[in-house]
Amino acid sequence: MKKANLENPCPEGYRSTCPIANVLDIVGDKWTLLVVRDLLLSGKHRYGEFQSSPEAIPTNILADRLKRLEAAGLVKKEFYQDNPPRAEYFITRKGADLGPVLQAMGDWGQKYIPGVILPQQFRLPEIRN
Amino acid sequence: MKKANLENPCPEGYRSTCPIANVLDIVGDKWTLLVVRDLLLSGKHRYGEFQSSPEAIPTNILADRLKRLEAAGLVKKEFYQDNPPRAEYFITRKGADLGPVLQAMGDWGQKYIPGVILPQQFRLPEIRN
DNA sequence: CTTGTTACTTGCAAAAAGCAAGTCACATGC
DNA sequence: GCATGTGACTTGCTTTTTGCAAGTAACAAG
Repeated sequence: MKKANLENPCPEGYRSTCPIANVLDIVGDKWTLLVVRDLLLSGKHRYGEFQSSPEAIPTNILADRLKRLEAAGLVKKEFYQDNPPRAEYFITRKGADLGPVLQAMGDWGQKYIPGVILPQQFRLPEIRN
Repeated sequence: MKKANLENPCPEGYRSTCPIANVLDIVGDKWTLLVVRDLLLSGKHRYGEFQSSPEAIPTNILADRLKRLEAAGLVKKEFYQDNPPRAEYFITRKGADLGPVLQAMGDWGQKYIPGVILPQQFRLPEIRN
């Protein structure tokens, strides 16, 4: 089979000009959106809080995802002490705007996956840019 | 750090009772939702059509994702000839209901990722159950 | 001064992704 | 008839990403 996109003109490094593909390059894995969920819906801000979510994200993956989310501008890292360095993570406006994606996933899950229950309470996210 | 969920009671094999986590277990990767997009938005039905999308999905990944989507009930496989076996793939109602997730991703991508453009035309999907 | 806590990093094995090439059953052209 | 092409995959192999366990650094508490 020949190459599908001989010369498909998209910005450097992009898989395509499709917005969905590009969003998936940022949040297309099993963990990233769970961190966003914790930031956005559960009001979590610290490393240990993310780890305490029921999915028990591995610690190296969490560190990696926070780094990527920060690099992508979805999360703002703020140090609250210097020594040892301790930080809190806040969702940005850009990150908070993924809310409808989480909402749509939540709705679908509730409709089609038996046994799931929505997180106890939604909080309004604290946004920092 | 100790285990976060000592005895978190969720259906066997589930990471948690969160609908978002469970949705991510089905579509949480860089390719699955692109196949859904092609089925839902572009009216594609055959193997070669999926391959011809600009992201150029590797052939073994495509075969795997179609298998998983079928197993999850998001896609229906229908043979249109026996020898050699040739099939077409159709989105089910369950799969089509992921539309809002794609929509939300598309909106976010359009807003925050410079240079992306929406696929030329949306078609109404042909749903088979 | 021993133990605990928080926020990580490192090492390594296992799983998944990505690429090229191969296969099978025809259809088409000469 | 026979070489070439096409559609839908599968196989093999290398690279990358996951996932788990363990280690580390800087304190704080008992």
